Amino acid sequence: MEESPGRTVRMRDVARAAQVSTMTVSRALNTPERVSPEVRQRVAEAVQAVGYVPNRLAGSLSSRRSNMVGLVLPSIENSLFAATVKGVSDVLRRAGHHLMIAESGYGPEAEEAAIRGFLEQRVAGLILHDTLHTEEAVRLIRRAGVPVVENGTLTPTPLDMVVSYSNREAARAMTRHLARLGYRRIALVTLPAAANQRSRDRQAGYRAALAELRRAVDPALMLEMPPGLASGAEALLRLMDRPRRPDAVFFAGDVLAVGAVLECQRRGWSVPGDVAIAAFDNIDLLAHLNPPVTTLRLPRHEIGVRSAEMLLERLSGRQTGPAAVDLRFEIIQRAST
Amino acid sequence: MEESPGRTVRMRDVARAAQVSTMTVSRALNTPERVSPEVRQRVAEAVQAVGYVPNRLAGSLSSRRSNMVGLVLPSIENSLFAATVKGVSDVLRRAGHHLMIAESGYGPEAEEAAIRGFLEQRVAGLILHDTLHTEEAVRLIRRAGVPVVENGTLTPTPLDMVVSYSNREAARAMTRHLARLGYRRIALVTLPAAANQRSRDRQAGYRAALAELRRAVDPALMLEMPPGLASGAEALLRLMDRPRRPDAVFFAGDVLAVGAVLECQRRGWSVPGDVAIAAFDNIDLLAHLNPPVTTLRLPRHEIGVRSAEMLLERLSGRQTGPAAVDLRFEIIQRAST
DNA sequence: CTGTGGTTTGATATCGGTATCAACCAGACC
DNA sequence: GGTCTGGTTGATACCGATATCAAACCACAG
Repeated sequence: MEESPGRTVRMRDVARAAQVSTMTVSRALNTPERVSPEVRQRVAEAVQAVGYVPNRLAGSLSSRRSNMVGLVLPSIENSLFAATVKGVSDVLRRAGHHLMIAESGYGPEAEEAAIRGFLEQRVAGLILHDTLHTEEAVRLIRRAGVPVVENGTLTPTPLDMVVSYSNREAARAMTRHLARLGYRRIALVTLPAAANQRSRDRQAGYRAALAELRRAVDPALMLEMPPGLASGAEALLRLMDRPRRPDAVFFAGDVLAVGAVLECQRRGWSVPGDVAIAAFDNIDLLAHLNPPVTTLRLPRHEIGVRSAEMLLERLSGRQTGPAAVDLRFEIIQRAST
Repeated sequence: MEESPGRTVRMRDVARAAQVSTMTVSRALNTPERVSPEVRQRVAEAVQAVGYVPNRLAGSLSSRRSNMVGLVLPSIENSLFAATVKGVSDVLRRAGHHLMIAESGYGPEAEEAAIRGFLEQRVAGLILHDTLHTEEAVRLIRRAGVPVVENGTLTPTPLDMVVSYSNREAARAMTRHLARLGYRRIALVTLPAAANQRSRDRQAGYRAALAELRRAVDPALMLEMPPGLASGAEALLRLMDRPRRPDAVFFAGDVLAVGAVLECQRRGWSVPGDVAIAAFDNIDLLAHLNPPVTTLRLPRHEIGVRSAEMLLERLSGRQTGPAAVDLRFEIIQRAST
């Protein structure tokens, strides 16, 4: 008797059933402590009886508040971001907020379109993985006045808030770690740096480490490759083909290191005997490969959690200023180095 | 001069600047062909000048149409779903729609909560990966009257539309494939089947294949394991520890097969010499492992694409009836079997 | 010059809630 | 009793767009 589709149940229907005004229904649902227990009970029953599902569109329009957060990722398919999404999602759900996801495809114009779309939906806040934005995107965000968290790297010029680890420091630490282990010729493979601040930061960290060690940077040992397993294998082969081979390769991107280790298996090369291999991300696979691969433990999940928390805090009006959160990373030494 | 935050720009501001009514602005933006070219131009300029960003909340409320689609996945972290999400996302974006994502955590109650949340936001349609729903969830959907696509498996009793491959047929095909290759004792490892229709369908397919081959099902060769690399390794060890070892193991879930192959590498077991290994999903890693692993090519991306397309078609009012789309899978024979 | 039909535009009500402020009530206090 | 207080409740005006219907306008046929 309550299932026929077609008629949407409005708050006024609940109000009628509970013999109160819509305003009281609204209060009973949103601020129950401001309604007498008896009425609260009547409203709850009426909600059940008529099968009321609140219309957040109307609510948000009227209150000028929204419970949606927009997240823009470079790529939805890249599983590295999954942990961050999960962190964001968990925190938001607990707070009764909802998550919208869009993809920037590694391009600022696509990011701008995504941001515009979110602002049209009047999201309460934005989480952006990229730190490079079009001028128009920045203008849109500024004008909308929504809080924003950037995630990709610890940019010195954040729009608003940043939550990340330092790509530069992480790359620097791993490079120094490899040097400490005795490797003399350490190669670095990154994703194309042109449109990718993260890759640039990692390269900078690598250079800084070598400089501190008073070693020259050999351009022949720095390579940029597209993402992917095959790509990692190819990078390794190219480097090993050089007149003066590296004795260690630091794959600072994606699953490149996995591809390289698998290629070593195929060639029968010993890791780390013939060449040591280090990775940048703690995907579980790295721990199970043969040999297990030295890598960095990055706070992917925590980035999501903290980003969402900071947004929520800002929305609740408690915190005001911009903020930068520098999360810790950690080196996991395994048999591959 | 147009950047000060605080004042939100409304359609009436555009109207004033363009010297027309809000209704004409609305038309110029949504149905430009119904506005004279000259006015259309004036409105476009006014939009630029005042920096107008439409409020979709108001628009959707008024028109009773929405451009948001809700997607509920068992797990956001599981990278298997990424391809589907990508497919959905691409199609929606092109159509000017937006994607909201929530997680059911493999539980119908969590799914119900997610669905309720989406309906409160008045999504235009839903895409659900699970096919098991609470009664209340079904009621909510029915009453809301939104189109729904289910994805997980080809359920015989869909809520509305289904887009999937047949888990049963896929498992059956792979089992027969292994038999054809000459394997006599074929083991099956799945995820826990209790709350997972997909696992049950795969088990059913395996049983059906054996029945057709007039072989008995040996319960000692059927195992249920939680997801994960370590889990796959352990499953393999358990099976190989049995008095009568399997000569082939079909890992019908997640990354179990990867864990198993890596364990074989560690033990120095030859694949497929000591034991053949087959997987269920075409993650690229499987092609690069040593040996490369026989598996199924599943239409993950296409499921997303078709799901979104069917929703959009329904929303545009063209199609009316329920529908089931059975997408093709394919066996990829590699060196591991 | 009038009538007809098609196109372009605007006035107004409405979508389903919330903000705001006023009304009401019981008890405390003078 | 009168006044004040705090706690509940409701009337009403929005929030920012779109649906609907009517008016204005235009060209052209009769």
